[in-house]
Amino acid sequence: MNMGSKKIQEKMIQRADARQVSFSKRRSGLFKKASELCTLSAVETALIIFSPGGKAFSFGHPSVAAVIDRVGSPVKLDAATIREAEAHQESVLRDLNKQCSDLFNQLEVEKKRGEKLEQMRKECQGRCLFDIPLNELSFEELLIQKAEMEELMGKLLKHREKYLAQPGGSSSVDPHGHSVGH
Amino acid sequence: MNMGSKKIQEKMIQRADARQVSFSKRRSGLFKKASELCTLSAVETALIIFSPGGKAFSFGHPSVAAVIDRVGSPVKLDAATIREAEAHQESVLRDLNKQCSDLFNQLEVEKKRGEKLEQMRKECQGRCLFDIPLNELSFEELLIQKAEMEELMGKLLKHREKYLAQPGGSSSVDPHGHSVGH
DNA sequence: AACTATTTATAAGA
DNA sequence: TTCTTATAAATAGTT
Repeated sequence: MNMGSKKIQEKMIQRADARQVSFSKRRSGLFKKASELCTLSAVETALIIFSPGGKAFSFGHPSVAAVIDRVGSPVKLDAATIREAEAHQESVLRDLNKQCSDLFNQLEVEKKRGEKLEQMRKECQGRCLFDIPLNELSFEELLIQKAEMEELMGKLLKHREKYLAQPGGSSSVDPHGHSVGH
Repeated sequence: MNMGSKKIQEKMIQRADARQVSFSKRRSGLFKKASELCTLSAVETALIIFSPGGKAFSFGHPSVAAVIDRVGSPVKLDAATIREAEAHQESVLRDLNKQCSDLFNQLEVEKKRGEKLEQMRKECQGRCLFDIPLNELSFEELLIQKAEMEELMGKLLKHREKYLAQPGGSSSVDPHGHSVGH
């Protein structure tokens, strides 16, 4: 049985790999919290983190530069500002992807139900011994719709992989994408 | 019995007093998280928050200034590069939104077909004069699924409006800061 | 500020 | 890396 989280430590995590994993998770959590604070309380926030590897991660609302400017330190448009924008965009993407993922799951369910309905209808027709008109609705059409939808999902997946994997080459973005595999 | 916390909202807290309380709690939580991140992962961090009242709160390890300085020096990108990056991100967003929009339309179609199928099935049953078992599939379940899907789409639409409408702006207030040093 | 019912974050494990 | 799960931590509404 896994042990879940232990009580938090007050010292640096010794094992480098565990430290890296913790850093990623906590950095992402921190950005999320900062973002929530901005939204819920309508405040301006800037957050900059330098990883052990020397990479800068930042979050800012309305922007890192704007907040720092307010404090008085002159910071021009630089890599951190870009990263901030990317991080923000990434969080938007993450949300959107989550929505799409959920949407996709719902679609799957709906499609399965459609298939069951189709089968039931066929059985029903068989038993009826009637020549029942199919109304305007053709099941071929339904199948075509499904195929189109699947194609669309394929495109969506490709898009996501493409863009989530290469947020500007700057690793300031933590991909939290949800798999839409099936 | 008190109600404990509800699920977090995605919008600004309306009541001013509740917003202020939430701000205080979350600000302190954020500082704590930032501090833990510094300790556990041995990274450098700067965090600045402007309260609605224009008061600045900050946390920095080893100091806000040190981290900001570190950001200020490296790779300065020219405005054109930044615009390009922003344009790229925007196009990504546009694409994703387009995908979701298409997906939504497909869903609408699928739902209508589902409804037609349901009706056909009912008619079929009526004609058959048989007592046909409904298999495992309950139409109530189907309706519930649809309702959930509609709710989901509502959320998705809100998200899209929110992010597409927000080009991000900045306001300026007089800077007054007190450091919550580390 | 203190209290809890809940929600959220996260350390390990898989 | 991503997902799962047990547990720790944060926090919204109350008092």
